[in-house]
Amino acid sequence: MPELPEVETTKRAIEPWLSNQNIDKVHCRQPQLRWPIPKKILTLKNQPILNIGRRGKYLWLECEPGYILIHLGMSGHLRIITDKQPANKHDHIDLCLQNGHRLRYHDPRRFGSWLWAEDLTTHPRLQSMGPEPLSRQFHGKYLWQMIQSRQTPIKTLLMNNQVVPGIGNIYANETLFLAGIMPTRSSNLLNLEDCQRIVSLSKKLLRQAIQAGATPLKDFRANHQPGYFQQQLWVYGRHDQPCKRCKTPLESETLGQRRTVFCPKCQV
DNA sequence: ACACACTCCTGAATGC
DNA sequence: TGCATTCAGGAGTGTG
Repeated sequence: MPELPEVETTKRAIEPWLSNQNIDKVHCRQPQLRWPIPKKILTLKNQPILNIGRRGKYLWLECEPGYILIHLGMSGHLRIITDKQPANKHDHIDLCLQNGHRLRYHDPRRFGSWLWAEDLTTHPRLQSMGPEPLSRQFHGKYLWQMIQSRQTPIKTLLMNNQVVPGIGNIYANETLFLAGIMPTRSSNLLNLEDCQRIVSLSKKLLRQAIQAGATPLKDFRANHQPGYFQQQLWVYGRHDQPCKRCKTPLESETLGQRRTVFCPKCQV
């Protein structure tokens, strides 16, 4: 599933192809993604794309009347193609440009979404989001203040978009392993120093993944992705295998409906 | 306000 | 070999 680094990588890859180009039309083969695609998007015509950005795991394309918000869900991805390339199964949307290129959205599981926002700051999906994980606003003291009065497991709060958006299951597991903190630990039992460690490690992991051109992904491996990042994973997807630090078999349990993997010895 | 279960969907993995 | 079942997972929604 695309996590923040994949979304950022996608953004950087498509940006030069889209920016200042005109949308000719939007061609939709499957309007039912997570939510129906807004009519406003389907009827866009002769609109220049003014800007492209990312907030959490949402990508946005700025047009004059508003913004297209794209979330890749679990299995979505975007690529630039030419007019001639025939659509395959699960190629749900083409954003057709006047220069003959298209932004094609492919999403087998249809957990993704295309939304319309007149204003980014007040859009309900974005306005309650916490600070960007790679920004200065996400710091140890902030995290500590956000979680100190809560009894939810720390991993659940790390994955809560209102605390910080963009840290998904992979990075939550990996960060907490490196921080030596049990994912199940009640958030109010963390001190400031724990929070500082978590913040700095999560930033480091996200930056590394962006640098590497983003992650692994079961769903993408079929797509000839080498899965190079997978070899660097400490715990995610490795339950019952030996911890890379102490050789103790990694354990797993479900936390907030998510697979959670940890080392019972290295994490406390 | 918080905590947590439920929901959408399909491909891959597993079981028989 | 093939069919059926299970699982994974982001994040919005609903319930207590």
